[in-house]
Amino acid sequence: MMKIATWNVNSLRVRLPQVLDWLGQERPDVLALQETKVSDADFPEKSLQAAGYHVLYSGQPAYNGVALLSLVPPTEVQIGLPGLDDPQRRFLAASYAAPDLPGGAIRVVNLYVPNGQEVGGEKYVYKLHWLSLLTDWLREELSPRACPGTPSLVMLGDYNIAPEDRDVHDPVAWRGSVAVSEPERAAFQGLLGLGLADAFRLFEQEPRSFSWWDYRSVAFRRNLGLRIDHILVSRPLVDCCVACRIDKGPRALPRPSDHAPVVTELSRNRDSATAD
DNA sequence: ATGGTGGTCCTACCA
Repeated sequence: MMKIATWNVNSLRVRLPQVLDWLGQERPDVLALQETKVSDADFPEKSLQAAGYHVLYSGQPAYNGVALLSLVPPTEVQIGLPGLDDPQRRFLAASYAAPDLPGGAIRVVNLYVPNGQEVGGEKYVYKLHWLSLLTDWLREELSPRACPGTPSLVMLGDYNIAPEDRDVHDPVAWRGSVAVSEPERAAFQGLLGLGLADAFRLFEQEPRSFSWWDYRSVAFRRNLGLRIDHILVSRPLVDCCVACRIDKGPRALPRPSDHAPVVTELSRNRDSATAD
């Protein structure tokens, strides 16, 4: 069984004790972090390595930043969306040995999709452009080249898109807003159209399941949130996906991130997952 | 009620 998770931590330095606690409790094989908000020189490499994890990171001061933590060493590291010369650190991909999964390896793509700020604004245009380049890149990545068959790929992170109205606490109030607008949702559907599945929706879930709650207006206590953090899996992994859940625990801690971790479990044979 | 909170870095900007 392989456990893979994503968590927008909104500053890794502030959240490091929570991340270390959570790694100890959950022991994910791979954890993708977003909004690390730390330059590479200041990345807290040693304490994460002491917890047993290999680390990859692409950061910058104050904004953005992505990292991958893993129990086994990474290979084929890709920093930044290929073809986009961008100072904003939002994309990090690596491959990991996964003897239990089709192909014997898994490609993990960690995304911090631009927020977009306001529909129609400059940052919104950048968001849609970024998603368009991501889609072009993914199309190539999923097409079988030298290796036969579709690769085992997980693309996860903070997409800053709530794909459907059921992913929004108040769809009427949010209609047309950033994270919910039709062009953003169309871009998300475009990614699914290339052969990915939203792991969370492979399973029955509680209504009003969200992964982000605004810090303001005691939104978490009132469960006024959005589901914008996603784990998408390629076709060969759909049959391996045995669970996907949002862990609201860390969001309830003092001084939390505004996002909760999302976790999936993958196993070659669904039926053997519980016996594993 | 057109606000509110939080992180970064120290003044606004971003989410």
